[in-house]
Amino acid sequence: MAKPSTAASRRQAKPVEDDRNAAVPLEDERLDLFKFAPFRLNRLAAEVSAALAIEYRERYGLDIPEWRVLATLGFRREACSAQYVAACTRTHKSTISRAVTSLLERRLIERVENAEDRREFRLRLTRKGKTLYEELIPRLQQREREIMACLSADERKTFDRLIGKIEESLDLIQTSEEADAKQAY
Amino acid sequence: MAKPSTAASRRQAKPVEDDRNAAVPLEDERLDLFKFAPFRLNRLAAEVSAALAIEYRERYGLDIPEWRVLATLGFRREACSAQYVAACTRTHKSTISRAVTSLLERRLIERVENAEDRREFRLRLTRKGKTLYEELIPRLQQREREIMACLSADERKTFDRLIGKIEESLDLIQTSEEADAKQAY
DNA sequence: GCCAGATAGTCTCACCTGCAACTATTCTAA
DNA sequence: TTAGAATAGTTGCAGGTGAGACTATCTGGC
Repeated sequence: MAKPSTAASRRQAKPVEDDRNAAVPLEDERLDLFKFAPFRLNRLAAEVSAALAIEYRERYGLDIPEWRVLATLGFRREACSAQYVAACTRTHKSTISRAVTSLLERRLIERVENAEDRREFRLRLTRKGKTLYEELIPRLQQREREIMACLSADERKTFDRLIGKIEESLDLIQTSEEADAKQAY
Repeated sequence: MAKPSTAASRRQAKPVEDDRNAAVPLEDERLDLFKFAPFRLNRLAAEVSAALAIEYRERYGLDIPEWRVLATLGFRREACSAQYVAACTRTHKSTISRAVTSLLERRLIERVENAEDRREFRLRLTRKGKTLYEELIPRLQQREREIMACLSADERKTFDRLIGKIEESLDLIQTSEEADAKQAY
């Protein structure tokens, strides 16, 4: 593996071409991706997702949208609309629609017409879906615990709080209750 | 908007069908997506990405892989291989390959043959690419600051530290130096 | 009651991305 | 030296996903 020069020559190149570009605060208006929060968040989320996907994909043949539908229906024990699921999980309605179709075919969920509004359907887990849900949840929680085990209890709490603050400032917080208010069900 | 019952009836349904399933710690083996770290991380990352994408997509017609290539080349002022960029950014090599092709066409980067290993090419920013990079970076940093402004300086530090710990435990930490060691350049 | 605009859900289209095959080149070990 | 394994980079293919059109239905104002 030829490795003629890396750290050694890192400072060597004075960027001569940039001198005329006086508008730019010259040199070191640079950005280290590894210290850039958006990049780190993306990478971290992807990695964590991949760790969990082993559970629901490998084991149960679910993809992320399908899992999100199940998770939403499993948590709220009442039937709710596809629209509600989409709003809750911040997933595009066409994606949810496809996930719903697939879960219906696998008889993991069922849907009933809503007599009050015949545009929409109420979705809920079937017995089979509930069984799967209740089997899957502890596994995922276990994974989550493993991933977060590197933090102390205090740190986990702090982490949750900080994430919460960022979510809030991004107007990302949409609890079930708020979604209720907006989307009914 | 009819909202007949939500929180009120949430506790109503005793899941009678599940009683036979004695293996499962009955009732409330449920999971609130909104409190589930993997889901929150995913959602947060997506939201933050979307906020930044406005800068590099709308303004400069770059997509994420293209931006990652630019960011990597801009940070390390030396030329490096596509493979190196892929490893650094944890992006699939075919994705990087396409981004490189597109950036070459736009003359934002250029590539030179590596006489020592003619399988690979060294990539670096062109003058035009540098100008774009130096224009873009402050904008993105500004966005990052805006997003993180909801945290105090101390909180930001803590947040970084905690993210770092999780990354580390996921074996996600790959600093430029480590990538150097592994991938040369 | 009726029409315009909103809404739920489906579907098509275009795009993006990962996988895996492929080429060219380099490395390793006999 | 040379065959086989490994590596850099490209490309075809298939699957997933968002945008937006479309249908059916509902709502609100006149």
